[in-house]
Amino acid sequence: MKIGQLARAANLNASAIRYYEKCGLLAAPHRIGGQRRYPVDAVHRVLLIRFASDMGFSLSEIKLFLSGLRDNTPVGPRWKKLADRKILEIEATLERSLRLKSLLQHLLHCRCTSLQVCVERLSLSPTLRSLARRSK
Amino acid sequence: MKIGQLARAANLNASAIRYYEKCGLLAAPHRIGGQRRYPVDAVHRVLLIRFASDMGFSLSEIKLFLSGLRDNTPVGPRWKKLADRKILEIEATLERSLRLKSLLQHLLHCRCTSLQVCVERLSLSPTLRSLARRSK
DNA sequence: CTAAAACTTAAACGCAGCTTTAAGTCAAGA
DNA sequence: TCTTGACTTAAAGCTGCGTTTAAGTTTTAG
Repeated sequence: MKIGQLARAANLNASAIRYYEKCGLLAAPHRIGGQRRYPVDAVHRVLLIRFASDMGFSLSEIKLFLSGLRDNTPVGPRWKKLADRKILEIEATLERSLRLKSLLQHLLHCRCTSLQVCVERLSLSPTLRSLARRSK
Repeated sequence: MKIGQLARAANLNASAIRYYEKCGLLAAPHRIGGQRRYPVDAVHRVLLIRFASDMGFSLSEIKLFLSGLRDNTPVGPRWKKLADRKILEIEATLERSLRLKSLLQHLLHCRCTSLQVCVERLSLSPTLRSLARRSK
């Protein structure tokens, strides 16, 4: 299987596959005439990488996830630490999104006509102050 | 008020303030001896920019938000269109985060020991397929 | 055999939102 | 007056995740 076929099968760009290889997510396949030839199950691996990426994991996290995938322990326990951390991150995102949504809905009813008044009201809002404190 | 004081007051880097000016978020202030001098209410404006940025708006969105802030219409209605769109975005984020969380929790109980088995199970999961279809 | 499609590489580019650097100018205290 | 710290600029650098480009090689269809 050449890189272009793999790319079409996984619905991404061939250059992305080379990039994954460079990042250590994919092993360098054997070559014929300098061109990469992949085994059929490379599709699975690439799809798994895409899944994880779509799930919000960085490529270096995915590299950790995939490392040692062939040893005999089940996948779940090995992923536990990373997955637990990610779940916490997601919960933080959830909480933040909820706050921002209610904040925006609140702002939609704002009747301020000047910057000062608006900001003063913002500054007095406990919700906003707690959001402000979260800023980097 | 010099740029350093403004920066400390708004708890960010002076270079960020110059960057905001370059992006059109802050008007160029008058200068003394080549140095920027800001009116006191510049702090409010910078804080408002930080708020909006922390809320997940891009600088170009914020520019739109702030444009015409001095005319006589209330702030709320002017922001309505952008805010409505942002709320939709946030809701999409919320939905996605919830899906990913339950997906991860599911994966934590995965007992697969090989990549093929794991991916095959993933591929059979309706949840995962719907997630996959969302990928760019 | 030839033309076109697919492959190869390294390196540059793109995004956003800044930060850092380099080299120089200005301001304020002792 | 001198020193130090704060300011000025333009341009480069950073992060992550690729995409694009340029120039060249290999494979494949006709």
